[in-house]
Amino acid sequence: MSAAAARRYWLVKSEPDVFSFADLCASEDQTTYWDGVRNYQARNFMRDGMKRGDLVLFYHSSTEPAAIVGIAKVVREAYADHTALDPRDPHYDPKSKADAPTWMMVDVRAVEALVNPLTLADLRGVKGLESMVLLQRGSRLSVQPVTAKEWAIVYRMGMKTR
DNA sequence: GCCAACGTTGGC
DNA sequence: GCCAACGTTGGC
Repeated sequence: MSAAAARRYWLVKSEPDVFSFADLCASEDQTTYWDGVRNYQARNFMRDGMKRGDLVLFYHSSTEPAAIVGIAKVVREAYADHTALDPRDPHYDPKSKADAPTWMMVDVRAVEALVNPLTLADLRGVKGLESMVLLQRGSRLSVQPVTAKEWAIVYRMGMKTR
């Protein structure tokens, strides 16, 4: 065994009207920078947890139906979110400075779409997903960890052909 | 559109 | 350091 850390798993939320999984697939190299995270807990997961090669569930929020729709992977680890430094950007944060950025982003690349998008209704009640952060009452975290066990269950459900 | 839940701000 | 007020998220 190498000393390399085990791959970790994550879930990110995006409103599809703003940026959808299809938008990611249509991006150059199917890759984009994940800007606009303005929550400390979510930032810490990106900054401290996300490593190259980690896999990410792509979740569409505030849409009907809200669902996990695809899989992406981390291709660049955390670096400064430049949109926080731009006064004209809607995500501008005057507290963030170029020499000491408050907010970070990573780069993610699309891997594949789920054969079956998985709505919250699909996921609720599934054995093994009881503790999934996404399903917790009042959960609003836009970047959240997923356990290997949860990942395996979601992947199996999402890729099962009918 | 409603509203519960949550995170942040700011007065004290 | 407490906590009320406020703004935002996001399911429904």
